[in-house]
Amino acid sequence: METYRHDVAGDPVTVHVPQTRADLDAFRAWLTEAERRGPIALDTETTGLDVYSPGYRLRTVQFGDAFTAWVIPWERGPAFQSAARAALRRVPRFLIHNAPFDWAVLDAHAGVPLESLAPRTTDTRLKAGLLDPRQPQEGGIGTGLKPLSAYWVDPSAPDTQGDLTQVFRSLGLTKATGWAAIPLSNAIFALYAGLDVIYTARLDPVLTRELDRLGVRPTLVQYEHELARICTTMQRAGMVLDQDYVRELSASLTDEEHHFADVARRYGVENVNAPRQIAEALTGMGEHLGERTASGAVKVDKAVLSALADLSLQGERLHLRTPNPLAEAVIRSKRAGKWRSAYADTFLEVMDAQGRVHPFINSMQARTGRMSVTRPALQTLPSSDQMIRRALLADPGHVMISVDFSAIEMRVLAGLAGVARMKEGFLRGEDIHWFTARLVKGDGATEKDRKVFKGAGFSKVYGGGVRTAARQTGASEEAMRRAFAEYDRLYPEIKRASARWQREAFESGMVTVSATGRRLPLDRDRTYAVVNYQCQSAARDCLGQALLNIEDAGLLDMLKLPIHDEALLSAPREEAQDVARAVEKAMTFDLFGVPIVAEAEIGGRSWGSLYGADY
DNA sequence: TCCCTCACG
DNA sequence: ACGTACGTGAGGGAC
Repeated sequence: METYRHDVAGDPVTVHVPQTRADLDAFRAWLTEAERRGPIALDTETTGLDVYSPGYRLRTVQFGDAFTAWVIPWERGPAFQSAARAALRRVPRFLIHNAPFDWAVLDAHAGVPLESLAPRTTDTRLKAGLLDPRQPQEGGIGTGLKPLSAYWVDPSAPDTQGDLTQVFRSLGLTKATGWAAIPLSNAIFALYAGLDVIYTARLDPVLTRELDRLGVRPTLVQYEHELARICTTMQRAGMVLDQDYVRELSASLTDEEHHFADVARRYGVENVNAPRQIAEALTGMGEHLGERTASGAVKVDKAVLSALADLSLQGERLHLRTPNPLAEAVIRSKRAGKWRSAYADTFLEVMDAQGRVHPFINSMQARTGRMSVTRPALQTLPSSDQMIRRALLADPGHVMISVDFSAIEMRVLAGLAGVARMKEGFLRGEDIHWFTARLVKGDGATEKDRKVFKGAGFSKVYGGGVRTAARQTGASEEAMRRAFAEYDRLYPEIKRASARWQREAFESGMVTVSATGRRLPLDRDRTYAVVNYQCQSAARDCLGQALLNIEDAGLLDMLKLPIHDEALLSAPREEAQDVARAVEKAMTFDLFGVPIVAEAEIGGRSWGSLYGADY
């Protein structure tokens, strides 16, 4: 047995690394005692983060309580694996920090299904996020094990991940190669692997106590665990990549990038991604660049360049001036380069041996609880045309179905703020912006009026002002000022709710509590954001409820992605109509007297087919 | 690591 | 006192 000793919050703790069969017997004996006393903390060390990439390996599985950790060297062979697997299958309660990662690892590489592990798991990261969802950059503790341990357990908790980077360097390894190559016998690696479970074990009771103290309901904690499981199920299924298409796409984008970079070079711009060079060259061509960035640099973003190129933001010719050829070349080269590297090449890089991509879905990422998707960031693929989304396919024999909530944030606002006349509009099944426009302008209301009141409505949801709303809609500031006044007259409850939410936040440590009991910290200098936080968060929980309803309808296996106000599914072609109707039903419910409704669109095999012609 | 830019809801 | 568009992930340059 290799044994390491350490001090955690003044207590001596022990980390064991079994080497022999007798050592494994000692582990089993400890586990039998420990699982009787309470939940067992669990963690894994692996070769990296891309769980589904070819060659990925599980290296160790760690079990522990507040005083003792066992680092089981999975990769050392069958005896170690069966001891770990038996423990994984038997222990009634596990504590995991960031459970979706370990669920995915153990499901894919240890033969312990997500369906078995998830119901036995408490995720300390989810609990910490419900206490305070802010990242360190936003003034929060963050949801990493290290900062949480340092805050709640022991201020001298080591940065186990960061310190290991140093160890990797001393061994001639890097952050990228270290996790796969470091010997299991490395003392710091083994000690830190063990300490992580000890910290997790100590974190959980503190977080439970704090959640209880602040009145966060256990049902909310449970709900988040269900959503995390559903999102990990989607990640495991992944999406089929059209590899031939992506390879051709990557090549053609490379051509476009280079062609327009050559054009830019003729005007003296060596690098189209260097704003300073572009500003200099354009100024040299006699262009006047008036706009500045926040830090005072000359602004040369797409809006500035498009105007010079005589193009709208959508790329249509405006016929307002002589197009500046450099501006157009920069726009096109940059766009092609970004689409290639961020999308096409990333798809190929992260796909598994079967040609599927498995995006990581963080079920509770944003301050408002909104979900995020990374590697690849499938929530932010270009939607202006189907070029990128065309690369992702429904399962074999399936078609893509997208089901969107209709005007979810406006409905949520009407419900949360109790906006009587707005509720009335929704109950009548009307388009809310037409409804508003007609309340003000009567039957003579025009498309333009609708646009102005839509802008006013968005401003309410985002906490925006007259000037921004005018800029966004293209209306004059005077017209927008009148629209705001009409809005406040028709729907006075919104201002009242905003004032109430801000007052309540001031009285409770700058935290506004959402309709589902979620704690949403407000920034002291922008309390107006409270309306947005309430709306965005409640809308997120509508999507969360929809995902639970979709699972209850037996359609979890068809789910592909959550996209804020949309569920994306892949369904057998001949069942598509039935599935679409069932998902619409799962996304239809009442929220404080406001009907929440959704509309399905059935596409073809590719996701892109929902954004243009079918393929 | 920060800043700028740009993709989405 | 007044007014403030919200939330993300990612690439690439400059330091």
